[in-house]
Amino acid sequence: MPELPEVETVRRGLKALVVGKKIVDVQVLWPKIVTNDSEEFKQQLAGRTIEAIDRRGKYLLFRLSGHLTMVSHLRMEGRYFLNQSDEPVTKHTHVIIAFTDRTQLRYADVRKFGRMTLLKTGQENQLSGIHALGPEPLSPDFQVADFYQRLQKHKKNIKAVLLDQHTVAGLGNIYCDEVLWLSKIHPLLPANRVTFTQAQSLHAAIQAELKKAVAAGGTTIRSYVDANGDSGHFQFNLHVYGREGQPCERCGALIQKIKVGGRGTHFCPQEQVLPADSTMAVIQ
DNA sequence: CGCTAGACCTGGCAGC
DNA sequence: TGCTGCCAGGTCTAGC
Repeated sequence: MPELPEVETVRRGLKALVVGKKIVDVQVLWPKIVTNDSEEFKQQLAGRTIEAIDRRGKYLLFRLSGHLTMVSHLRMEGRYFLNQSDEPVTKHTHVIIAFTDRTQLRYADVRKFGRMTLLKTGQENQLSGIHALGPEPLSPDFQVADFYQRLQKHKKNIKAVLLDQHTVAGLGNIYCDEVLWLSKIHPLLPANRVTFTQAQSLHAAIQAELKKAVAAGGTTIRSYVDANGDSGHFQFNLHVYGREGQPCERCGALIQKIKVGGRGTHFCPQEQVLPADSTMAVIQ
C-alpha cells in the first residue's frame, strides 16, 4: 500500500498517538508477521516505553526504552489503529500491543504481507531490506551527481531502477510513474541512457513530488488510511497513475498503461518517448 | 551478476 | 447470482 509519503504520514500520526506509552502486553495472532520468535517478541516488548518513531525509506522504526527498536514494514496493506482495549478486534488484526492506559496499538493487514522485527537499536541497519537502502530522497544525502552515477550502472529500464530501493529509498509504483511523467521520460528507457539533464529533472521531481505528497497526507487509492483513520489527499494530484485512457494534462494524448517488470505502468505516449536509436523491445 | 517469474495473501471488480 | 480470472501503494528468492 504505502510509499514514502504514506509511511511518513503514518509515522507522524503514530508519534502523536503512542509516543510515551508503556507496553503491558502483546498478542501475536498471525505469527508470520513477526520475524522473531513470537514468545520472545512478546516478552521483550512487555514493560518497554515507546520513546520515538523514526522512518527509513518505507520502514517504520519504533524506538523503545532499553535500546530496542521494532522495525515495521507495511508492505501492501498494513495499517495501524489505536483502539480502546474493550473495542472488538476486527478480522484482519494480527498484532496487538496493549498499553498501561488501556489503549491498544493494533496492526491490521488484509494480505498479511507486512513484517515486524524486534532488534537492538543500531542493528536495524543489518536487516536485509535496510542495510543497502539508497539515500533518503528528502534529505541532503540525496545528491544529483550520485543519483546520476547510480542510474548509469544499470542497463535495465528506468522504472525498475527507480523501484529498486537501493537507488533511492521510498519510491513505489505510483510515485515512479508520476516522476517519470513530470520529467517526460519513458518508463522503458534503459537507466544508463538517462542523460545528466534528465537525471537532474528526475531528482528535482522526486523531491518536489514527495514533499507535496507528504504535505497532502499521502495518496489513498483503495485502502490506505493514516493512524487516525483518515485518507490522504494526494490522489487528486496524480497525473498518470490510474488515469489510463484519460487525456494527458499537458498535451491531451491518451494516457497508456503497460506492464513493466510485472507492474502496471502509466505514461503519456506522446511526451514520454524512447529515443529513435533505442534498442528497446517492442511495447505492446 | 542481472533479470524474470513466482511466492507470499486476500478481496474487489469486470466479464461471462 | 454465481463463477473465473485479473488486479492491487512491496519485497524476497529460486532459477536461468
